[in-house]
Amino acid sequence: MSRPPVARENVLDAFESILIDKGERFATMDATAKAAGVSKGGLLYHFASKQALEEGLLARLDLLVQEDLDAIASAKEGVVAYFLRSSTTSGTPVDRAIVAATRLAQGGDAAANASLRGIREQWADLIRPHVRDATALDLVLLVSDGLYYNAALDGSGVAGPVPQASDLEALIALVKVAARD
Amino acid sequence: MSRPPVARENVLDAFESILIDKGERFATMDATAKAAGVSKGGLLYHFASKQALEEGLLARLDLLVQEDLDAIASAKEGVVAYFLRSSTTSGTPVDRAIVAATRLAQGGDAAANASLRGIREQWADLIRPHVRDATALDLVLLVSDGLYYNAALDGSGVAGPVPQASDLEALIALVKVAARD
DNA sequence: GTCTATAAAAAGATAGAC
DNA sequence: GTCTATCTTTTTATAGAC
Repeated sequence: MSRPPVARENVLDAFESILIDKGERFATMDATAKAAGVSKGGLLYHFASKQALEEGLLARLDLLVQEDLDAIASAKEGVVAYFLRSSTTSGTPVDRAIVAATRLAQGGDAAANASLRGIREQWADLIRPHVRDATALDLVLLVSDGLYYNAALDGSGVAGPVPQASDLEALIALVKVAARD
Repeated sequence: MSRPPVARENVLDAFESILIDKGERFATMDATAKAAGVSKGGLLYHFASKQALEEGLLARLDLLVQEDLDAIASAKEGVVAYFLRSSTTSGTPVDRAIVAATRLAQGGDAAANASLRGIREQWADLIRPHVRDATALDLVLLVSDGLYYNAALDGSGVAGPVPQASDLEALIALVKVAARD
């Protein structure tokens, strides 16, 4: 922990970017090394196998999510609003990590799947006290899932059909009314 | 069209099943041929390349979606309710095809991505007249996206965190109230 | 239409120099 | 820590018999 080598982080960044921009099939060791500006041997010094590389991504995801949970919990505008808004800001490190993990999970990576399931549970625990009942919680989480689903489909390409700016505010307002006591 | 060979359909079924059950990485030509009970050569007679196999899946998806759109449009219980309910029934042919296409899209298949985007637009056009405004439409579509996202994460394995049975009915009721005129 | 055998390419991983 | 070179395995695709 403490201070991970720069090159190691660069490799993770490159791996994550390829996953987001091109998809799981294109996120090979070769392509990752090239994008990170190192040789395959250089990459393998930091991550001894493809699985180690995937685990590295998931470990970093976990760190980012823990920070994000704190930010959600202490949001002045309210937990639900902040949570939904952060589900569409698809440029933050944590959002990128989630989309990358989603792509790994769809490829068949069981660990990525478990990570995403765990994150969703943590979100649920955080939001539950702020909504009326279990149905309202389902609503909030499913809208967030939907936002991430679209982010994952669009990669970092052209903007998808997901609401932005004022439309997003209107959506958040609607969900808040429907979900809150 | 008219009457596609049985073996061809078997191959598509096998390919789809592997995508759903194990993920895109495991859906190789070899694994597909084995699961379909044919040799690799036999498979290649029907689909001359991996891309042709993927296109075959997407072509079938398109057929199933057209049928599904008719069913949604004529649903007695209402378009929104039927649409949401059918977004969780993850066992119908059309739902399986959507989840399989989602996995291809996440792998980096541009055609699968375009198909899913087109389907979402068709859903939007169908539902738009039945909801209050653009925000309500966003809400309905995002909840559906969320349901599919969870279906795609869970594959056909153990039941995920998505509401079922009476919880689902409550959710549908909540969305209807929030979305309708 | 389906098979076996085989080629060709891509991906993951090892060895050892620097 | 990073590199090049090489090996192994996997995956896609071809050729041709039946």
